[in-house]
Amino acid sequence: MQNVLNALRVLEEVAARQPAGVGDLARGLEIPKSTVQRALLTLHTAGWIRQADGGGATRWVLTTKPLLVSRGATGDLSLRDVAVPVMEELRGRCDETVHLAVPEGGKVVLIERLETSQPVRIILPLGKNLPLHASANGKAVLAASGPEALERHLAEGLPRFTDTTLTEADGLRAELARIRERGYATNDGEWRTDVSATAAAVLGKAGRPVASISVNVPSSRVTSETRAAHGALVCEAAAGISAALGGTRAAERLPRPTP
Amino acid sequence: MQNVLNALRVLEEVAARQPAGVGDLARGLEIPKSTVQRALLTLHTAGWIRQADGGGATRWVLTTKPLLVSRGATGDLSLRDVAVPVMEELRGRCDETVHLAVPEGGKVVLIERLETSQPVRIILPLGKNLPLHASANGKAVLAASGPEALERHLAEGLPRFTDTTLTEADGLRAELARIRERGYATNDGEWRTDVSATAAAVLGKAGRPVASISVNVPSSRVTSETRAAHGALVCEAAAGISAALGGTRAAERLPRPTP
DNA sequence: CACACCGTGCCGTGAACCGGCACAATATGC
DNA sequence: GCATATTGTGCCGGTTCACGGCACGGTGTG
Repeated sequence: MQNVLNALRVLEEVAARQPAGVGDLARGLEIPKSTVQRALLTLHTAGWIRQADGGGATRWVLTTKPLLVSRGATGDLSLRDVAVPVMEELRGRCDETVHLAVPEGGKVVLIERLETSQPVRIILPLGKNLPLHASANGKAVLAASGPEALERHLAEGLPRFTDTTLTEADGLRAELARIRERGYATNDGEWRTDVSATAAAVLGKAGRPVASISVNVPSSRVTSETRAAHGALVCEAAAGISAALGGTRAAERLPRPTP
Repeated sequence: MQNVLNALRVLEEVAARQPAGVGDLARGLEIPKSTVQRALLTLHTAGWIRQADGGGATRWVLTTKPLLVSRGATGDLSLRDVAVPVMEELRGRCDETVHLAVPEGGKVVLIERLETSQPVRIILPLGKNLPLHASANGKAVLAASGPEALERHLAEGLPRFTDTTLTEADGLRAELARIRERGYATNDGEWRTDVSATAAAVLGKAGRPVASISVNVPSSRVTSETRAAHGALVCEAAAGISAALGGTRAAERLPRPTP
C-alpha cells in the first residue's frame, strides 16, 4: 500500500524531471534515499523505467510502457484513434487550434490538440485541467450531463477567473439551457481573457458525455460569423465521433448481429 | 516490491480490458481476488484509476494520470510536441502514413502515427515493437548508432520474417553502410510482405539516435520514384526535428548563456 | 428456490518494506 | 593536493503491513 504509493510518486517524479538521479528524486519528494532507490529498482524490474544511455552517473528515464498503458485511457474503443481523424478534418475547415477533452473529477482534462497554422495560437499543455463552468469544453460537457452533475458542481462553488466568468448559479443554468438548445457551447474570455472557444459534447453509448471537442481562437480574432461557423463545425464533428463510438444519440435499436 | 509489481500488473490489465471488474482481472492475471482488490483500492487512492460512471457493479477505468505521466516519456523536450507538426508537414507532401518510433531495449517502439487519406493503409498499433534489422525505422536507428550497438544486436541473432529479410551479418553491415551514405533507410517487405517504408533517424543532443521518422506504403504502391522522393522527404523531416531538439549534428558550440 | 457469481471485508501469519547508516567514487573549493 | 561535499549503492534489524483463504450480502440465471 504505502509501498505502491511511494513507487507511483517516484514514477511521476521521474516523468516530471527525467533524466533524474536518486538524490534529486529523494529531495524533491522528501522521501528517504533508500526508499527511492528501492522504488527505482522495482520500477525497473517492472519495465517502467530504464537507465539513460549516458555512462557516468545513473540517470533514470521512462520507458514507453506508460505510453502503452495510457493508450486505452480514454474510453472503450480508443477514443483518440476515432477522434483524431475527425479533428484533422475539422481543423482543415477552419484552420484554428482544435482541442479534445474528457470529463474527470469535476473538471475536463485536455488530452489531444491539433494546432492552427496561424502565428497567433492558443497553446495549452496536454493534461491541463479546465473548469466546468468557465470553459467551452466544460460547459458543453455540463450541458450534456444530468442535472445532478450540475448540482454537484454548484456545491463546489463557481470561482471567478475573469470579469466575464459566470459565477451565479442562475446565470449558468440559463447558459446551459441555451447550449442544449443550439447544440454547442461558447467561451468568450471567461477563463483567460484572451482565449475564446466553441465546443460540442461527444456522447458515448449510454448517452452520457464522454468527451468534448472544441475550436480555440484568440479573442481578438473572433467575429459573430466565425463563432456561428465554428458552432456548426464542432457540432458536426462531435456527432461524427459519437456515431463512430457507437453512440445511440436518438439512433434506432440496431438489429442484433447473428450469432 | 512484490506489492508494487502486482499493482502495476493490475494497472496494465485495467488499461487493457477497461472497464473491468475485480473478478475479470483476478482471473486474467491469475492472482487472488483479495490481492487484486487491494491493488485496485491503492491505485484508486493514488488517482490512477476510478470507478466507471455506470451504477450497478463496480467497473474500473483509467484516469488521465497515465497520459500525464507518459507526456514526458519520449525525451527531454517532449519529442512528440516537436515532431507532430513536422510529421503533419511530411504527410501533407506525400499523403502516406507517417510513423514516429523510438529505440528501446533492442527494438524500436512505434509512438505516433498520422494516417494517409488513401483507402489502402498501413495500420500498426501504437506501442508496437519493431525489429531493428527488419524495419526501416529500426535500420535507420541502427545505422546512426555506434558499432557496439550493432554487435550487441547481432549477438541476439537476426530472425527471418519474410524471404527478403536480411539474416546475414555481412549483408546487414553492407546495408547499414549504404544507409549512412544516402541518409535514409528502406524496408521492402522484409518484415511483413506487403509493408514497405522509408525512414531517417532523429539525432539528439549527444548525436545519438533518439527517434526515427518513416513513411509507410503498401508494397503494391511503391515505385522507384516514390522511394527516392520519400527518402529526401524523411531526411528533411528528421533533420528538422533534430534541429528543433537542439541536436548538435555538426553544429558549432553555442556561446554559453550568461549566468 | 437453488445455484453460481459478483464485489467486498476480515484476519492471522510471516515475509516485506522502512530508513538509518556506512562505504566507494566522483565533483568542487581552497 | 588535500579536504569537503555529494553522488549512487548496499546492508541490516525492527516493525509493519501485504498475502490470500474464507465468509458475507446482493444480483442475475437456470
